[in-house]
Amino acid sequence: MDEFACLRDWDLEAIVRGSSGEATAMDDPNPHFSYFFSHQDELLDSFPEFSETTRVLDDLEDLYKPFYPVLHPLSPHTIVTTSLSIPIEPQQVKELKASEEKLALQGLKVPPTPKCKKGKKNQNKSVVKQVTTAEGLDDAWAWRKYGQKPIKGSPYPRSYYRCSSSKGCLARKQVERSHLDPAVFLVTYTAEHSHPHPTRRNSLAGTTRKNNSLIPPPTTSCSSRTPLVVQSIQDKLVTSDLKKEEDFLEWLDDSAQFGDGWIPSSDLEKLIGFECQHFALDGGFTDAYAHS
DNA sequence: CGCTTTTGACCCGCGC
DNA sequence: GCGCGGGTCAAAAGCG
Repeated sequence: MDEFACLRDWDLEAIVRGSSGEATAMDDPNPHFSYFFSHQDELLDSFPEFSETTRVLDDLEDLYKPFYPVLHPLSPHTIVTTSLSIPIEPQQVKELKASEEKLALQGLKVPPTPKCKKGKKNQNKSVVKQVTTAEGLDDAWAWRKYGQKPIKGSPYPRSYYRCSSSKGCLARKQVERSHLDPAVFLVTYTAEHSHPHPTRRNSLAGTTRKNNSLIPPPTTSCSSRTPLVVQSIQDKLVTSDLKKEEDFLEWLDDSAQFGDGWIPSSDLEKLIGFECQHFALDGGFTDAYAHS
């Protein structure tokens, strides 16, 4: 089984449905969240399987920067892009190709460019929203999943949702995880709702499905679960109001996902961004338990 | 029972 | 014209 196989079948729907919708990240960005992103390089050093891919993609990232979205003013963790037609200079095309070849040499697939999206059936205006938290996937509308497809060039499948708030509503939503940055979810909205925006309370009333977890369930057969750990803790830091080690430890105790302690304490400490006095003593997160 | 997800099949646009 | 790949349909099964 390859590196990404364990992530391939994770239940995206669980995150879409499972987010609580309290939107704490919007109101009061967690300082640990900032730490996480400002120290990503160090963290990636701790997780080689992450850093290898990410570093190689850095060059390509620079080249794609002119086409990157702008931060959405409503949320520090939400990025909104619209479909724009930006002319590419010949030199940029050369550089892109060079980077793509570089990636190919290292056995990495090249991310599809926006032009790869076929304007087939839905020619309607679409809005692409990038979210870095599970909260961002929750938008008060009631969505019903009607399909899921593996996407070429991406280890993650794309899920298709339609609005179930009202019959005849044409609104559609596609959710996929960015393969460049697994912490980022790409949500594409197509068409507009033909009915008033439901209240958050109402929209959540009909979402009591089998999997309400914020975090996709770990796949025990997976060769490396570290990326899921990173994602899970990142999600927690983003969505919680944990301010100190005690709070974080309490959360860890309550989290069955980390019960088997397969993350080295040193890595976890780097990840959460504050000094930890007790991880080594706790026993659950010592290096002895580190996943090999 | 009503609503949901899952998933294989089908449809259709695009590139070669 | 053909094959590929993305988007949708619809039957089956699960859940509360």
